[in-house]
Amino acid sequence: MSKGITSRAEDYSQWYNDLILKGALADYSAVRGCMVIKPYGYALWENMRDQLDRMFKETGHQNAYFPLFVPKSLFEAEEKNAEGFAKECAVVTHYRLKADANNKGKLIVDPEAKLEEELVVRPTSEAIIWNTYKDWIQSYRDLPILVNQWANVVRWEMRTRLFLRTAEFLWQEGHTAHSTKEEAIEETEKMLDVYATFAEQYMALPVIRGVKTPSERFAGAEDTYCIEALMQDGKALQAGTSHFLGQNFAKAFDVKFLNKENKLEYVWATSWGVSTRLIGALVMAHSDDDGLILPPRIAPLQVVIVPIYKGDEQKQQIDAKVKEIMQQLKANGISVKYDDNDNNRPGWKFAEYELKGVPVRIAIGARDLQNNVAEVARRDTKEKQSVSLDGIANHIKQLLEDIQQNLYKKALAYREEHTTRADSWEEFEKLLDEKGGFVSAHWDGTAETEEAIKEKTKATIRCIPLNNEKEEGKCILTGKPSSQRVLFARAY
RNA sequence: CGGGAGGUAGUUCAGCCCGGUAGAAUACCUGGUUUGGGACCAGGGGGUCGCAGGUUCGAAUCCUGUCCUCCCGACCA
Repeated sequence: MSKGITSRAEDYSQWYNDLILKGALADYSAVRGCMVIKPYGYALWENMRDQLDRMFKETGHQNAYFPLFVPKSLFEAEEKNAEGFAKECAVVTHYRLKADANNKGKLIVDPEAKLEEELVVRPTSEAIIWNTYKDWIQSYRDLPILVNQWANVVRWEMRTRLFLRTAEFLWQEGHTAHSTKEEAIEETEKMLDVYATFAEQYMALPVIRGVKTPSERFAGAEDTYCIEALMQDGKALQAGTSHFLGQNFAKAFDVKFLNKENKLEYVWATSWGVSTRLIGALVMAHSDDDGLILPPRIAPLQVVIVPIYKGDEQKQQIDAKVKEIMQQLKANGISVKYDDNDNNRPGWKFAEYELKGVPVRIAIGARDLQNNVAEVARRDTKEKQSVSLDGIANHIKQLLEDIQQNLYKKALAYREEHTTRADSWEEFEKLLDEKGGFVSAHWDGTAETEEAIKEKTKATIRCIPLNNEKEEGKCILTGKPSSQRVLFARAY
């Protein structure tokens, strides 16, 4: 057991906080609900961001940047969207401070510097972007527009948690415009697939692809698609969303195009996003009581080398050998750090890099040099193995791949074990209380029943899985007829 | 936003009830010995006690306000 980390069994929430703070991913800040993302956490985000960015570009998207501020009149144009976010908007009302005449050295908001129109700090950018697209689009030849932006957004949350829900967070938001409904739906589904592929192949996080029920839908969308992941405490977490917006924003912002028949039509829209919340998902999906466990493909550091020596002579011999190993690893595209800091002993370093979730540790001492081997330890299973220095780079390369696959398999096995069918209300409640995870059950399709179930159990419908098997059945609560099962869970 | 707990050295915390020279462990700095799972010895530096008022001869301690954090709840496309 690691020093100072609360175990999952003792207090899951505290374990999560300990990992974020002691793993040096982030810190609390002087600003309510806002966090500082520390270099190690930001390096992780950069790796995730860079890979997603590549995938967006491979699917034909370009990056752009739109303003942080949205004039209130634009923000309120699409009514449902505005209403949905109204309760959590930060609003700029003034543009100047001045010295406080009654309190030397202090500043007050200058009452004479009131803005004619308040500016909403974007909780999302549909409004400002569709106001802009109006100017960009005239004919079908201007379509599609496939734009993404990497940005920060602000949502004034009442209760915050590091990475999972903070007042300000980093994300990407894709906003596309299309000439047909079919093309927009295709785009929505394509981007959901990009998210799912990223989560599964890079984060080693298995996800369910699905559609939200109307009450869980994005404000202003016709349909919201999502990827849902399961955390180790049996709670679900929405890891990404992709929205088919229909013509709602086109109508609100009057964005029309001339089609080939020379007739004016409203444009079809999508938007899609993932955020730094993914880091929270990553932590809760894989890590253990000794610290973080990061998938090799996005870990800021893949390999750490720790020397074990007595005296300068041994140290120099080890240094020389490590230099060779590092060159080989780097030539294979593997990130590696040699920690020969003499202030900390090997045992301290072992614990430290386990806390940080570095996938592979190589320990090398005088004894190893004699035998032409090194001790290779993998973070996910904590197994240690003596490996020949000849061709060690290939071994490590393969090991990193094994770890990546193992993390995915382990998370997938957990999800499958914790996805259960329920056919009676008693069973349904019992599963949610005692086992957790996804519960697959029939639902009569009404918002009233969905709300009643949430009221009674705190579980929500996470999604209706894509390609869901049709099956006649009776609603778990009302007994009314149902044509398919949906996935329920308590969620973050 | 409601209920509860908390904020004192970089960190974890004691001191507060009952006002009177700010403490420990750990981390840090210097020197030395060490190094295969969180080393040891010796010496040393470091805190306007979250912030702002008030009571008092005197406030970390009592009172008021305020900011931030944690837990529970409400809220959360």
